[in-house]
Amino acid sequence: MSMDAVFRALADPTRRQLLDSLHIRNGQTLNALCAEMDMTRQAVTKHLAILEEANLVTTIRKGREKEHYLNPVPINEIADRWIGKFERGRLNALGDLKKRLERED
Amino acid sequence: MSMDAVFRALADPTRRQLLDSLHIRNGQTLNALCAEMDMTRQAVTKHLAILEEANLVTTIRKGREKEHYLNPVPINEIADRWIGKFERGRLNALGDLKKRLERED
DNA sequence: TTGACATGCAACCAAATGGTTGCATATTAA
DNA sequence: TTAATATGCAACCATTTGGTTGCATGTCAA
Repeated sequence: MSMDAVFRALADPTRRQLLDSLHIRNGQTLNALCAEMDMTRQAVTKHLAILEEANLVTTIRKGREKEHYLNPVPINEIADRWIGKFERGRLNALGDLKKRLERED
Repeated sequence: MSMDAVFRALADPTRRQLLDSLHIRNGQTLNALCAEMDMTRQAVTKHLAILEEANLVTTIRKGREKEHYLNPVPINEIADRWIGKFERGRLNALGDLKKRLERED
């Protein structure tokens, strides 16, 4: 669950597409995911392995099929712990919201 | 300014370290940045070129020196347009804030 | 039971990546 | 002017990456 693994996993467009696909329909089997990708099943398998390594995807074996589930936690962690540092407008806007709430309370 | 270039630029720990360094002290020269990195100047130059390509770093030539400035905009765009899709708790919390504000107004 | 189907494993390959060294160019300062 | 300093360019190299093909294994259904 190293942050580096997450960044490297997200670097490839095919893997981001796989995450998108799981975001739309969670729990897809390997075959279902392959149907959308323009490459061999083995290539997709490798990409999914990298996503699993980064803990972005979890799998459950159901009989002869393997279901894939999206885990958004590492993405959230990156957003909070790393990207947050570089944000300006967005964080300021949230800070303004909080200040207004504090006055409200 | 393609999103893919930004993701690939962020995939390398050395490049994230360079962004960190510029976040701490903006406008550093190439030599200053190299001093912190455990590799040759030419290697750092290549990393900075990739960051420039992704529009994460902007440079200004000052005489024989080259100053490097962090541009957080692409990181914000990734946070807004891509990571936001996968966020759960964080976005919900922000949504709650907004709803409370709407009641307030 | 046997054939079809879903997945796993491994070898192989081309291209990209991250680094090096060597030398060239441009600017500042003595 | 000349020497030191800051950066640029290019060739080269090892390793990683993203993909392939071929075959093996496991499970469901007829």
